[in-house]
Amino acid sequence: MEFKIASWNVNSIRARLSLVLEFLKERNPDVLCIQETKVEDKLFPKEEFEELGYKVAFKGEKRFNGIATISKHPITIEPLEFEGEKNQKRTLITKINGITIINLYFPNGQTPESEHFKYKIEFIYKLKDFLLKHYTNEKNLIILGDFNVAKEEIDVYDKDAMEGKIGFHPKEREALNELYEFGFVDLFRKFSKEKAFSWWDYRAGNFWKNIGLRIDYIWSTPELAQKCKECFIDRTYRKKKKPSDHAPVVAVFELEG
DNA sequence: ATGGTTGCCAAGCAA
Repeated sequence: MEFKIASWNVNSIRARLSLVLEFLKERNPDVLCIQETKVEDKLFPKEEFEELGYKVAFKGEKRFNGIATISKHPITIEPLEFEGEKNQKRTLITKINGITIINLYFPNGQTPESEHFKYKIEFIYKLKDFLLKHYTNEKNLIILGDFNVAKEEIDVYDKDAMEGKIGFHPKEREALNELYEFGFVDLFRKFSKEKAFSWWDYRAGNFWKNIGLRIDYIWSTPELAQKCKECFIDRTYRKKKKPSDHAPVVAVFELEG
């Protein structure tokens, strides 16, 4: 069977509801992992997704952060929670079709000098420890979401302009690559060596100038990666009216059964 | 790019 999974930082699920529903109708993914829902659980618009035949799992708070995983297939919410996010709602671990899917919204970090940055670096290293403790790369595991770090030079519009800046600071890249060493495959890079971005600042028309970063990822364990037939960034939804500043990333697998 | 935009929620913070 074909299994299509997408990741999208929507920058408020309520502000983006009609665009997200449009995406679901047009692209028809089996699973969509959403970041930055920016809504507490009692106000999450779950009925709108259920009407399209999706099941919904979400974890949010007022104003900031928040993630949601929606799926056409049954969702099991893993009792295991990641402690490294402290009390912020940034991670949601589910199992769908026998695949563990970890939906992640990494801290932004603000500036390399700030306390937020320390929290970001800690978050990444603690996440690696957490994965090593509870999972192995032999299992069917996907981690995906807004990682808020560009992994390589090719993932930024201008490596000199970005040097030492938030999202491309050596300490974040080191942490991210350390996380990658768990044994993941960056599915977008499995198919493309081209420069491509998943986020463009709202300001100064950066999208139209293609000044962006690739900070949204779908990473899977190797065996699953072999079954991945396609992975791309869907820029269509960054061009629309009232877009998120991120575009969805989509991966398509061919699974047995 | 030493500016610029968006969202939440009604000022200022986070991104």
